[in-house]
Amino acid sequence: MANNEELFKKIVSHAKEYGFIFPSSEIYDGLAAVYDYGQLGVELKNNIKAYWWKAMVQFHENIVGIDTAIFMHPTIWKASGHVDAFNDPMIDNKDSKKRYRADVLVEDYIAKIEDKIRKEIDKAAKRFGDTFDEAQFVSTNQRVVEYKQKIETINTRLNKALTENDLADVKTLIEELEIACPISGSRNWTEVRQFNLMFSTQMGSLSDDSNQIYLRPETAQGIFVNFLNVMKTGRMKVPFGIAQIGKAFRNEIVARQFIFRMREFEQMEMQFFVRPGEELKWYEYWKEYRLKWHLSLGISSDKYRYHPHEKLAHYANAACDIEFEFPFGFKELEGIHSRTDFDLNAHQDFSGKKLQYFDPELNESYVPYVVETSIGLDRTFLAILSTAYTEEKLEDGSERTVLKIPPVLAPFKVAVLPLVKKDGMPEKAREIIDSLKYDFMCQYDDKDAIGRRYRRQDAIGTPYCITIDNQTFEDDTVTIRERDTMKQDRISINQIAGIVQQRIRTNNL
RNA sequence: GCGGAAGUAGCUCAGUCGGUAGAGCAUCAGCUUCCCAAGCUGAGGGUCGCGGGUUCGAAUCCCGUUUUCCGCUCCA
Repeated sequence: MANNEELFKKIVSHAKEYGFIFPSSEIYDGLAAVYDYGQLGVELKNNIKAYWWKAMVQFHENIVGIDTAIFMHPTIWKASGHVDAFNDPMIDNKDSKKRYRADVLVEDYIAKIEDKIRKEIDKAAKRFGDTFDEAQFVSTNQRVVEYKQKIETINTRLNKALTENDLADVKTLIEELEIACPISGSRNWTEVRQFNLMFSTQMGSLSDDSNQIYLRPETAQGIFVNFLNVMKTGRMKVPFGIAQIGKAFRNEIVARQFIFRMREFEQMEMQFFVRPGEELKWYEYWKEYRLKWHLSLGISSDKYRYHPHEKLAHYANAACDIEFEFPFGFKELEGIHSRTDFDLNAHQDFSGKKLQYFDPELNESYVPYVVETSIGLDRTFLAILSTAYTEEKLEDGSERTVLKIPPVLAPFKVAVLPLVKKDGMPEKAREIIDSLKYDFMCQYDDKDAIGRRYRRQDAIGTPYCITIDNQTFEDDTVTIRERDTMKQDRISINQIAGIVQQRIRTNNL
């Protein structure tokens, strides 16, 4: 593991050094767990997106893509369950290091007072026997009345603080009531924090609360709320899918491990709408197909494994992850979920619109079931980068660092290099680049010795180097050098495009 | 969020007792070079993470803060 930590650090350095990934806002000290993609990173990322899109949309005639807004109607997040599931004020005890819901701590305190009232009543009941009038006792006994008042004061204050989102006052309340941690017994508390995974902001005038909107915590809902639009305008017939690539935002308490867990991240999702009852069949289909997609990139299959979910989320009736072995261990890369009709049903209820499909074969309408594939784009990026990073010792004793990125994803496909910077070679190289640049990202380099230039291309993962030499002017041939094997072939100039095209295509899907 | 460690050039790091900041690699310009980095000459690049304090003087000592890493915690 120490070795892997070392390796991971090297990968992070390499990513920065060659312009794949920079810390966000770096000249202002950075922003925690936010990263920017640099000039090479954006190429790799775009290529991953294109490769996914091709496999999902272009290769499936019953899958179409959309691109929905990040801002959505706030009620969508009530329907999806995101608002209710994550809206708790949390507080930590610094001594026991236990986390509590702040409002529950206060409610427990109130419960204790209620216990005391109960005891007073029981005592009195014993004393007065049959003649005891509980209602009268409660309203007249001074101690009980004080307890009751106290409870009411606390409740009013707590509710006011929670409604107004005044977390500081919740903390003050806990301090004033001298509530201690049940485990450590200490009153050494952190500040109260809202444990809400959704970022929110205001839209339009700020005159009332209803203008609060959220940055989407997942892209899936944008697909569900466009289900009808796409089905009708695209003349889609069940089973069919809708795909989307886009940013999502989650206010994670702990965001760490480079780009593995970020607060702003990008997802590639596909929601597949099927007949009720057929969802598990399709779940199996997509589970298999998605793993096949990963393997088509040529990365060793023992880097991947399925991880079935033991505990299913409220919306799912089957779920598993495809995990990838990152330098810090096997972690989730993609999720495949059978989401039943939970989402469409919820949106049907909240919106009042019928979200149903009329199935001509069955001659009936139903709310389709959904099978989701949801992959983290940034995580895929990290998986590719960390697997590609290789340090090699060559036969002559020298070393090279090479990014063995699958050629189809490499930022640059071809580097064109004049063997020396004279005799018309640079001009010839430019000429070749001009003929290739419509189809491939190309790079020109004439600085330093040829060997050093090959190493530079290795370091950024360029799969092919084309070199112009004297013979080029005699017979219109060049050498093509392959990144991973370092082997060279001599080919004619008009073959370059065809050969590169053929070699960067993967035919496994 | 808690605890620990760290932050000096694009990268990896050195910097002694507190005395105005260095190396290697990288980058740029030029030379050399017909095939796998570490040849030659020259150049650019640092508010020593940020703020405050102590001091005649702070990269160096003290306090705060921020970022990153490690462990714990959390993660529909």
